[in-house]
Amino acid sequence: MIETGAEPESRAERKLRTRRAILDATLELSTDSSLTALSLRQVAKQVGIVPTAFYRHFDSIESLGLALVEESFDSLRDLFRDVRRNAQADKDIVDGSIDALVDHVHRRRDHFGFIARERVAGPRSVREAIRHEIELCERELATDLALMSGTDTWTAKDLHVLSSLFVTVLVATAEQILSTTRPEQEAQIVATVRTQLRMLLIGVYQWRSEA
Amino acid sequence: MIETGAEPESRAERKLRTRRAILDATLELSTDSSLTALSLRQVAKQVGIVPTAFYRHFDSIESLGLALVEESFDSLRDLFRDVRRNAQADKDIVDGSIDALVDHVHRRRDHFGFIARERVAGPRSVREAIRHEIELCERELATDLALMSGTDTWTAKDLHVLSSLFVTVLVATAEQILSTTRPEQEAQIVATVRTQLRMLLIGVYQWRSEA
DNA sequence: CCTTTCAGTGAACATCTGTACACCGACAAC
DNA sequence: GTTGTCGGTGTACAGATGTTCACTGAAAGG
Repeated sequence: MIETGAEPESRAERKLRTRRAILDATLELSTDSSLTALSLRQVAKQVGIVPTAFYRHFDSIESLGLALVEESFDSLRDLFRDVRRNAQADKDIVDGSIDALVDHVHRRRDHFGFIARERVAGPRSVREAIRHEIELCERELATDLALMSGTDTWTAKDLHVLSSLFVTVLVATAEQILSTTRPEQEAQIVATVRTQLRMLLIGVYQWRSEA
Repeated sequence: MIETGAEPESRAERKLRTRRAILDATLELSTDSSLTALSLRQVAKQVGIVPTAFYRHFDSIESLGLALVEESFDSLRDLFRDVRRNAQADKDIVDGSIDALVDHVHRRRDHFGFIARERVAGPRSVREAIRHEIELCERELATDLALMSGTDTWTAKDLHVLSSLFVTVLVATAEQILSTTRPEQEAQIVATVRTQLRMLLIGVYQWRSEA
């Protein structure tokens, strides 16, 4: 027998592993369509467990979805962290942000795709959870923007408005990248959003908040 | 017997009527979830026909979806027409466009919601059809933008880039309006996008295309 | 060692799914 | 007035669905 490094594995570890398998299977099975079109039995079959075993981990597809929302937004927060890091380095803020975006979307295609889909087509509670998380992201970005040069005279409201616009463009760009597999088309998308952000930044540098 | 104005109605008219009923039922049933989670039998029940009768009009939910894409984009083109009309009138271009957007989203909540959902979560062919239609909208808007003052020196590419950004913001705004029913929250959304477009327009007026 | 815990099993259920088929009856065409 | 067309009906079937229940067997805890 070849030692495959199969650890003894405690019961808790096993449970965690099938939980992971369920999450992964769900992400894979919902790459087209949506959570609402996904059956508990499909997931179970993909994982290799019997349907009823599903209930040991989640009590419905919906609560499974909520778990995936949390997980997916961890990925998105990673992206934010990298954008911030690029901004603090010498990198151009537009190029640095886009690089980080493209990189993270490639790395966690499943998570970003999940958010894009369930944001509009998922179960109500999932949609609301995503909406809430995005709201948090916008707030977080707004506080970052406040530290940018040129925004010292801005009102808090305007900062949030701008932040929300950035997030909108970010989400839309992620969706577009996800919808293609051809590299030259992706390059096109990236070039487009690059120009868009530059156009926008010109406006931002000239903006003066009204009292 | 009360004369209810029931016309004799030819066979073709009858057929068209149930076809309409199927389309309407589908829009209503898919307001949450998505086409992919919708069964032929649900639609048939909602319409009040037997499941097999469905096949007299469409040969699958998917082809039904394609019909709804066409119909929904008629609504969207109506919106574009109104935006153009407002722009030609004395109205402020930002306020005029937003007014038209809000108005049309309210009037055809079903169509805009359908596009928003199926764009990312529908069957592949439906997603592609929507992507294609949006592409056409962007091109159409780009030619309009070319007539705007200040864009005479712009390259065709930059015009399309800007057009695409406008459409992105438009779609995102429509999605937000759709996701709320509270009027004060909608007012908030409208105020936000208003500011966003004004920020963007400042950039646009200063933009000079590179050779 | 003995007992408890508990992730996973397997059979059973009522219900829903898409689709095939033969059929009907009112309108249309001749 | 006869015939054909064609929306819509009703039955039927094989398969998928969520959920129930009693179960097993190995790890955990005493």
